[in-house]
Amino acid sequence: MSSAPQPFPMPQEPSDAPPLLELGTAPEEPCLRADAARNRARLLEAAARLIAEHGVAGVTMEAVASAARVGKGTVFRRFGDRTGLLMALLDHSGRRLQADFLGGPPPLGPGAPPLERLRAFGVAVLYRSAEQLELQLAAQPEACRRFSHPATQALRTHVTMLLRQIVPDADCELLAHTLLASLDPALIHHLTRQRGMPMARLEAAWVDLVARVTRTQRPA
Amino acid sequence: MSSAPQPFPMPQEPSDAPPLLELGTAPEEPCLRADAARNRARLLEAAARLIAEHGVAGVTMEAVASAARVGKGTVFRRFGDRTGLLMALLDHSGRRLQADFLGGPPPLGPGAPPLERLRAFGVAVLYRSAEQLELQLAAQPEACRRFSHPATQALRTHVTMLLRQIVPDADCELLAHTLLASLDPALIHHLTRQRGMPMARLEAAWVDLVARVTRTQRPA
DNA sequence: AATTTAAACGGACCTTGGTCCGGATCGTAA
DNA sequence: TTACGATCCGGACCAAGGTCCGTTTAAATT
Repeated sequence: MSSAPQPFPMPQEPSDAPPLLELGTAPEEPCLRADAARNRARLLEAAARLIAEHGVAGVTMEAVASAARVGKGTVFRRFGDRTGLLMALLDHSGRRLQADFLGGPPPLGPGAPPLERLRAFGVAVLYRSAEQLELQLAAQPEACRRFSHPATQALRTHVTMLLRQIVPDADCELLAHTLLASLDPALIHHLTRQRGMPMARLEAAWVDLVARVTRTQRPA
Repeated sequence: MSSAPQPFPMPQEPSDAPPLLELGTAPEEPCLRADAARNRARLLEAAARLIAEHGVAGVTMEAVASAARVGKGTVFRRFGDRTGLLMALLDHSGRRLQADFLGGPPPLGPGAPPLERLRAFGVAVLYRSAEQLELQLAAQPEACRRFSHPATQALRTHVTMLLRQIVPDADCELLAHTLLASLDPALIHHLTRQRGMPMARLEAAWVDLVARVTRTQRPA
């Protein structure tokens, strides 16, 4: 009914740096043609510059295109839509975080006990989102695509893993959803910017939440 | 920089039926002029009809306007933007739910013990959102306005109250945010539609979550 | 009833996200 | 080196959200 035949194959976000793959991370790029790759880089750079100069609102598809000396169609072919472009920009810091909790030093990385890692994880995400809030929010409009995004999936997988080691009897997958929902950028933005809560309070709430959720059942 | 002087005063969502007010519910309407009220009703009716006929995607501002025999500008003056119109449509069922848990029969309404009410609350929201998912999602795009919406605030206030009676020592406000986040329409949509989870599982997870979160601290 | 004013109206107009397709380019195989 | 098909490019084009402002009208006042 409402699904047009999609002129472009809707690129699966080729991702500019292939450092780390994991369960639920993006399928690798189909290896772009030389000119395509060059333009992709140009576009990302141009977009970044525009953000720095005029904020996220200044990132108009046409503006990005012309700033990169490229046709508008090219932007859409590469990134699918505005959200795709924004997410591509976000991708970088996402990968860094991922690297940190996959192979970095404890308490975020392996080596510390799961419970401690879970605590550290939330705090890390919390503060990372607190920067780039503008960008994070702008990339959200399609409210449900966020769950399917590879980066998000990776976070969720990680949390699920940790939970399985702590509370094996629970529905860890859904529990992970809940925990991550409480770290949602939109929520953080609302609480800190619109309601003036200090980050410390959010942090404390996260730690408390983890404690509550992982507290093992007490026999009556 | 980017803030235009807003041609219309951006109406605070007058709400068509003033049944129940509570902490955090919309400020009352400034009482519309006769013609304005008439047009407002027409617009809502037209929008509802369009949804029934062509789905949410068929609700174009222009379509609604002309279906209601009204100018486009009128739609925007009354509802601010598309999201505003959609939220106005959602308002009705929102008020019914609110009535249920404020004054309805137990276990949702007063009379049952707080813990039980909390459980029932989640289940109710869960199933309510499961219908009207289309509409709920369409009304979301501006990801953060959802926290400020009076209806949402009412839900949160209610949950906070219940929590205060169950776990007075916790940061109940943030805990309420977390609980509600796990009932987010976008999340429900993702889990049920995109990942095929049965509602029963979501329901079980909610009950379990409530249990975990409200479990009082066990001394070492 | 006439006057006045704030509010509402309508629809032309602007912006921007998104689409299409003829033509230019790249990579490859002969 | 040439030829050829797949891929990519560019920018005209379209739709829909959102804005502006001259005109109309409800309702309060005299």
